[in-house]
Amino acid sequence: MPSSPDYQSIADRLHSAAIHLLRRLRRQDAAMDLSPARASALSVLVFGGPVTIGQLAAAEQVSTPTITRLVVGMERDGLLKRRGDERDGRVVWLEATARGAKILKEGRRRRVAALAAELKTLPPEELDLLSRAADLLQRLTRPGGP
Amino acid sequence: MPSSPDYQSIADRLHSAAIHLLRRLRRQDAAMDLSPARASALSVLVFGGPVTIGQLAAAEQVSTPTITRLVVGMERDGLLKRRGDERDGRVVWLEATARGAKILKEGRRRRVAALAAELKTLPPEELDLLSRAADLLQRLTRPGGP
DNA sequence: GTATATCGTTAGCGAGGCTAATTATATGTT
DNA sequence: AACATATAATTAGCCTCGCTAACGATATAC
Repeated sequence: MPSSPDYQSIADRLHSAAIHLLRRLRRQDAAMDLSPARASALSVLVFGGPVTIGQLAAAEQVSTPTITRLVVGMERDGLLKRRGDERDGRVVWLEATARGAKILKEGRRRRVAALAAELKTLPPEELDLLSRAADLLQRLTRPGGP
Repeated sequence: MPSSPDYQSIADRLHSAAIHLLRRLRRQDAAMDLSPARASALSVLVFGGPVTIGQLAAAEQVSTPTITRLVVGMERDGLLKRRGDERDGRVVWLEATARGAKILKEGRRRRVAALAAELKTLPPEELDLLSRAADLLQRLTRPGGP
């Protein structure tokens, strides 16, 4: 263990590992009936509760016109529904439909299953290492922090 | 430590952590003069040496027409150069230019620096944990395996 | 030498990114 | 109350990047 930890090197390897991990899991999405943009937006709705157009745009780091169009298509396809705010007539609330939530979770399940299968090749102590690293990263990247 | 490790749960948290990590780092890319598609393709060239059109398409998990068009634009902008194969007239080899490599590395540097800054809030033992997890994930997701 | 296979390109379509301008509603000022 | 300003979402129009289908051009097999 280095006396002065090499943040740069760790960051670089974490970054690279995350990229390769997701690239590998993305192959599972071919079987899924959701485009990447829709899947990502839907996950915000399913796991983050109802949000407004603006909040979804911020979460997805895209512009509001992009979200508006995405939402129009997704509503047409029964993946989410819109609801006006009672106090503020400008605001539109978005919520996943049961069908949308189901489709999203099915896609996630496929990805997670693929990763879980690879994890089975690892010895218990390495699994434990990954488990703790995952929790640590969650804390690190969640707003609010530890 | 559980007697029977919960692969599913670990996979789920790893998957989620990777998504949130990359989503967070992506904010750094606004300052970069490279689209995501170009950045990803360029990284294959810079870190993976010269490849053919078909190999790049496979690496990026997109069709060859998509790569052809990407390459046309990137060559026009001086990010890479094409070279024919000496034996096989059908094959086109791709190589990053010095300028392309520089721009890519600058973008990566920005991302990695942002992550490194966040790592500085962690105690040494957690850094060590992440370091080992990153290496482990690399082994897991690299073709050929451990 | 002709057929078949492979590699890349061309053509044309749709989804999803953007900015600028517009509409509708809230809010703040006089 | 009336007017100006701010804010939320939409519309319009453009560009990149994903795809499939069809087409050279070159290699390879018979």
